[in-house]
Amino acid sequence: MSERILVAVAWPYANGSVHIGAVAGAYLPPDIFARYHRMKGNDVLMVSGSDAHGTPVTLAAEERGVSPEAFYSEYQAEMLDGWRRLGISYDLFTTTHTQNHTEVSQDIFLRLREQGYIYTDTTEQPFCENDGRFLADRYVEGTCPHCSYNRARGDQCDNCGRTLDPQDLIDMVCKICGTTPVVRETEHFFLKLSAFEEPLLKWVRAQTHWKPNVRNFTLAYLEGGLHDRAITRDIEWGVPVPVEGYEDKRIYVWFEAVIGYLSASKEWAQAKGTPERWEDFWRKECRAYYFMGKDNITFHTVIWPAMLMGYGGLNLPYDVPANEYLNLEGLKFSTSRNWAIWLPDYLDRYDPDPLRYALTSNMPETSDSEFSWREYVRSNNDELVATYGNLVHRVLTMSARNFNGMVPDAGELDDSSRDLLAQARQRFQETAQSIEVCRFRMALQAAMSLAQATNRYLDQKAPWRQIRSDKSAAATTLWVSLSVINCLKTQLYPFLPFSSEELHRMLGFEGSVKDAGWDWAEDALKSGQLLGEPKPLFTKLDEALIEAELQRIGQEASA
RNA sequence: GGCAACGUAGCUCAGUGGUAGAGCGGGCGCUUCAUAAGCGCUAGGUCACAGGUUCGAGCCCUGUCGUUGCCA
Repeated sequence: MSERILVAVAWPYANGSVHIGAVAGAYLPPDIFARYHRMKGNDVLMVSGSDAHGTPVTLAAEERGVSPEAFYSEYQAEMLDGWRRLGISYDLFTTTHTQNHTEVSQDIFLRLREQGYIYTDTTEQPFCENDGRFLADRYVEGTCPHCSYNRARGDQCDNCGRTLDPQDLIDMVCKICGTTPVVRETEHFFLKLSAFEEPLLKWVRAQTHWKPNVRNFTLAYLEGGLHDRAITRDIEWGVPVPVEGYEDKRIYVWFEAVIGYLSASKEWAQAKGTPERWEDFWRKECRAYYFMGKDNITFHTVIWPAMLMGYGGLNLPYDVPANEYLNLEGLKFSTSRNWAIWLPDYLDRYDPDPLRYALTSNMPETSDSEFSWREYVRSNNDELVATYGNLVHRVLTMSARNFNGMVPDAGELDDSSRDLLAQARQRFQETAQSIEVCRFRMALQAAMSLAQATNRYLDQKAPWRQIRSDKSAAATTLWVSLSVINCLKTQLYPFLPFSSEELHRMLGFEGSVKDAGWDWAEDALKSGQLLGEPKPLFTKLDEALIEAELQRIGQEASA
């Protein structure tokens, strides 16, 4: 029976490139999940987009002297290219800067207002008389009252890490012109989060299938009490407030960006020529999974669910499998210090599957984890190449040379052959079960264990000797091995889509693995099937690259 | 400052009360079909530290130190 699965992926800010830490935490897991479910024949919709609004974008655009539109679309294009090259298989990766998203956001805003969940109130904000505009938090700088750092931002001090209000800053100045802003009253809309405290607590307590970290963290947050929050700002870039008299205000990003999941679903349905299809995923029975890094948890377990509850008639998240963080060579990823491996840069020089492998086998599922180039080279050479790639290569070349490039006859299976095939079935199911509960590391491990078992089987059977003494026994050994490799092809497809497609062709199949279904039968590979020319699936990497790559990290990008 | 999570073999990480695990790396050996790949054996840990609960604790509780995240 087919199930409906919404795969909702966190929206990256369109103010810079994506780094591989975010890939490991937020973008690769949903892709593995979606690929598996599609293969299984489930009805999957995987959506995301770039968050084009927000002050980080306008600020970066102004610093470079380009319009916010030009700025975000550059990164939008770069991200799309990155997803394609890494094989992140969105059904739609859009952006918040579309007419559709504006309409959907305004609809939610108005409906929540109608229901009494949005009200107006007056606050004080810094106003620059020179530029004639209100200054968002990041547009003011000053001295931090805690640590005296003289370039603290209005929302946070980069030196001591404390969050601030602009008014806290000593000697506050406008970041655009350098003059001293005044404080002015301004009217804004507030989301009545407090009204959702009890319903949310009740709902989250019932989500016992969530990761303990996610659930406990959310419960602690809710038990601390929910405060109403301002959801509009006096800025020009963003979704306009759809209320007369407030045309020069914009809906604040944290309210508007999460709506992207819904607006992207509608855009996707529209583009497919089936405008009502989004309802399958939002109004009918459907499990919605939201993938992200741990810094985004409350937006998806508190704020977005509150908005959905207030709106009514839309599905709440089923699971929020947030990941922890990936660190790089012992330190946190840092955009400002260029302590990062940028996805486009990686893809310019290396293959996608080895990165997908390295990031999955060490995914920060339960705690922060570590990426190092040494580990990357090691996992590529000692696991991907040696255990899996070499297994495929040795079996295919033996078949090619001794059996005219065809799948040999199965013949009589002995106990150890039947054992291995039974193991394949079991490991195959283990991978499926682990993916379904978002334990991707364990899922990959099950597949690799099967590859190891097959290497052991080959060693024990020694078909290179059987060929001389008993050719039909060698045929059986290779038939069994090929059959298991055919299993691995499917089993590893969610993790290593590119090499699985190659292997599919090398095994003599037409078409694509992804259309072959999540399924394996011992005899799916027929005796006599003509095999493709065997080529190594993965390339061994020179250890010298470790030192070279370490040199690159942290250096100023020199265009 | 408040709250929470984490601290397990050289490295990267599993392990939510019952005789410490995996992969890789190290050492020894076997094999030679394969990208000098494969397979077996082996060494290596007072499970951060100090208390406590329990017949029994890496796992539960308290405190300390360290790291990280969230909040103020």
